[in-house]
Amino acid sequence: MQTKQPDLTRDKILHSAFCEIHRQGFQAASIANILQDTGLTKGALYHHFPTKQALGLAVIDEVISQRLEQLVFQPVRDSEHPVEALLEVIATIHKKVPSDFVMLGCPLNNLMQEMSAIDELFQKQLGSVLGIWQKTVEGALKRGQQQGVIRPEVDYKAAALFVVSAWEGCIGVAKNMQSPRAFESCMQQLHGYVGSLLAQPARKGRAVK
Amino acid sequence: MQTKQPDLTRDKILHSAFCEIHRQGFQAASIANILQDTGLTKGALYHHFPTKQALGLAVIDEVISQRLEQLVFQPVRDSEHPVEALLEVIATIHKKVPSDFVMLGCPLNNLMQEMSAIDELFQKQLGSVLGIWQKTVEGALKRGQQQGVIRPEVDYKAAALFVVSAWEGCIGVAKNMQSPRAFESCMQQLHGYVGSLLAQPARKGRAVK
DNA sequence: ACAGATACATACCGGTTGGTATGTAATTCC
DNA sequence: GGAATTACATACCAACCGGTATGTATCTGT
Repeated sequence: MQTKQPDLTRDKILHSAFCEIHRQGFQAASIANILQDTGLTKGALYHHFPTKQALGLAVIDEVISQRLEQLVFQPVRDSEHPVEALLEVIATIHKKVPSDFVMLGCPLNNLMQEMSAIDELFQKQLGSVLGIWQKTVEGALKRGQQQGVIRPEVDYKAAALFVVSAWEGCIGVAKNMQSPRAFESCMQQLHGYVGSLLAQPARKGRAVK
Repeated sequence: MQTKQPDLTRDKILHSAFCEIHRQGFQAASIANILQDTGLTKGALYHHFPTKQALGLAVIDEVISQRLEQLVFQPVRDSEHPVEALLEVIATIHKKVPSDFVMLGCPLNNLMQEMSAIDELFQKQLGSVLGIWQKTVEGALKRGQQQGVIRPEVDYKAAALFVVSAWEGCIGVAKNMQSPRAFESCMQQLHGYVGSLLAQPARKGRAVK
């Protein structure tokens, strides 16, 4: 058995940094806290990541983007009925996510609001994840249109952008209210919006359960 | 002429703090920067505000809430046709606001994402402003229902919460994309959502221009 | 087995942070 | 007009920040 496992310690740092950043934000995230949490030292951390910024960027595309990928992007992308899959995800997301994701907010949204305006690298990195999200919804709506599920006159690009925006907005407001119920109610309205894009209006509570 | 004008210097501090917080966020906002910007010293600042937190809270309810009040709340509340007024505000907000409000984000939303989870006083203060916003939209939809403009089966409370959430979401995403155009497109979709609550669907581009 | 590289630990540093104690000039009140 | 209060300015502080230089143990390639 080895005493030094570089990949494992790297992951430990990434996960701990993710939690610290999720709780405090990036700028307020303390390297010292991460070290205390992991039991490591500065030597270890700065061996794996040259700067705090690099650590933050790594958290974005190795932790945050992966979670979104498997929680939201994949189910929608891999489905044969993408619009239904999207509605399903919107309707059930509040159950699939730990409640502190409402209390602490969406990690992606938190970082976007904090960093986009003051750090170009963060802005681009976050923007690429957001872009994937947007493209995923866009693809779902487009395919839905081809399948005749979505009304043909819908501007699917604009609608996709709005879906993602409103989604993040719902988490953000629910975070301030510290209310998972508000989040659920809000997402239900978003569900209704997507439903209003359908060619044949959904019956009440159709895809909700 | 007086050389010392306490109210005036207090306002100068508030305004400068507002800008600094808007640009950097609250935690990263530097007291030193505010002093440099105003030309004052620590003695002055800490004479008017006991702590940085108190300054931040004062900025919320003396600067941020006032701006929202006159930009959004009042026009909707004072109108005899509140739903039309709401649609008007949604459709034209991107023109009435300096473009750096898209680049830097909504001051209220920025602070909510940053502070709600880590400071209870901030959360409550921000929540009260958000609550006014919500109640304003709620009142508009309710009155619209009474006037027969909004369909009777609409859950106006849930819809109001969603409108505010999506609104903030639109600014937030546009901020990351650094794109006023995205903001405009996004708000147009929100406009469409509110339009979908109308008893008689609006003609294309009706209230848009 | 030995050399070089990797993976850490320890100790230290300059700069910045919010906050305070003290001093002083201007204003207000009686 | 003098005393008290208000409105500032100056100087200072401990704590914390991210980052680095250096040392050492472990691992790997040959």
